[in-house]
Amino acid sequence: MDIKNLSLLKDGSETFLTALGKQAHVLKCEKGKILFLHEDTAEYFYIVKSGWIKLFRETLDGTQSVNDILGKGNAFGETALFENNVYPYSAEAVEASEIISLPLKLLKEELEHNNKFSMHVMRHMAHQRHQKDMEIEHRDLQNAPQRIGCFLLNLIDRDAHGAAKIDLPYDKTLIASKLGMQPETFSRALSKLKEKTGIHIKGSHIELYDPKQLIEYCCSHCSSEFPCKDLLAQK
Amino acid sequence: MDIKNLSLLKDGSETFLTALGKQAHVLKCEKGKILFLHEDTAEYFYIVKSGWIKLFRETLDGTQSVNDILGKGNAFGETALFENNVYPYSAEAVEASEIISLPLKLLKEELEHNNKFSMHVMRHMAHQRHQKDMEIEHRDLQNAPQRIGCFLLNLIDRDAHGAAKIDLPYDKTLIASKLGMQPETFSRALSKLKEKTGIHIKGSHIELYDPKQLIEYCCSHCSSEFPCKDLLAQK
DNA sequence: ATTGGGCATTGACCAAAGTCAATTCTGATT
DNA sequence: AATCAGAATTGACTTTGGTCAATGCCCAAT
Repeated sequence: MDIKNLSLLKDGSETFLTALGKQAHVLKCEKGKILFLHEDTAEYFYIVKSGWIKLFRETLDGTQSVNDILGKGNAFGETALFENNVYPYSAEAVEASEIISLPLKLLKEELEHNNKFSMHVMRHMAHQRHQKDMEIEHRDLQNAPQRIGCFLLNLIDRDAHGAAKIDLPYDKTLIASKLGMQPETFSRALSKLKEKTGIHIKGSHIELYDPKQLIEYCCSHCSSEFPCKDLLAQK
Repeated sequence: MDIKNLSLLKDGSETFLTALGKQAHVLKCEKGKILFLHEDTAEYFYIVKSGWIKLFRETLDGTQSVNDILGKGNAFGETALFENNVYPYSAEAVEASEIISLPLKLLKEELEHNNKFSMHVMRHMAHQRHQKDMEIEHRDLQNAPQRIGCFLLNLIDRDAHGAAKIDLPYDKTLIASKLGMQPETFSRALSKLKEKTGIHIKGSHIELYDPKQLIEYCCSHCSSEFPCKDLLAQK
């Protein structure tokens, strides 16, 4: 994986990317490895090279709220730059992962001097914000089976129109937490989704012979509709 | 109200602010006035001079999800700049309001040329993103009375430590929608909050003789704790 | 091939919030 | 002061999702 091709770093100057490359370190993380904790002072931002990283926060009694689950090519911890150099969440490898660490300082300097890059980063941030807005909307308007269906739709090729095959990218328990529901609820809701939309489920492998049914069932309770062009446009 | 003092436009250059001033228009809106609709092509962004503006999206059958309710000094519609010049939500005056309209084009040009301003805007965006993250966390971890309590805490002076008096800024139904619950649930949850924390309620006027009880009740189910310094720092 | 641990499922029950309908309250207007 | 419309509350009931406990299943390590 080459740093230059990452969506976040697009429009970075050559000097910047070269400097980044020199200071990059690849961390090999085991499952369960904590990269940093919420409120930790931030010196680095990170990019997922392989594996999956869970971003989360927790209350004093240890209850967790999952912010996001990031896979290959995604960056995290970079917003600490704008938030007093403090991470706004904790980060944990939920399976064996390779993570690239990069100095925030370089990112900051590039942002301060390369306007084109800044514009790109702002586009990126606006897009992420929109995604978060949609997550809240989904919790307002969609029930558990519909949220799962929407999650599945986001895993299929947006241009393909016929049948689709999906392998769940990580544990069902994790998907549940990202969607804001309990594992038991996820399990039951997935069964209900099958009943309602005729999807085929075998373990973590799911086949959609007729995505339209799924789209009808999920997107009727959303302000957008698959393939959610409004969210796609900025990618 | 002077445009220059707005949090979003801080660090804007003199030329920029002057140009903005020249092209500013004040719209007097009646309650119910729609300023723009979700997916409309965007040419202007807006600032609330007085009144309250509801940002929302809706499904085909008309069900709404409220994104935010903005009061004096808040900007909206500006992110269309980064999202293909399309508004990501609809905007409606929920009571008689004065709204300043400003050309997105000027904002774009300033962002492209004034790095200091860009940095400020990114800080602003990161802060808003963090707020949205917290809203999701609250829905994960807090029940209805706790979310209301958290809303109330955000209305009091963060430095004051003793008793506090609050006047709800807008209708309870609207607060309910912003917190993602039904008006009936809001009503019952507020009663329960009174029972649990000893707050005094009279119509839209609320007195907290002992905010600590409220803080204990609400913030124990949150990763942050009043006065939520992590969110405050970037203001 | 066997074992063991974690993930997933299922059942029974509970709690929280939503729905629908009926009042009551409040504040603006006449 | 009387009226009226919209907001708020309350009651009765339903639905959804959470909780707790038991069991089943899959896969990696032996």
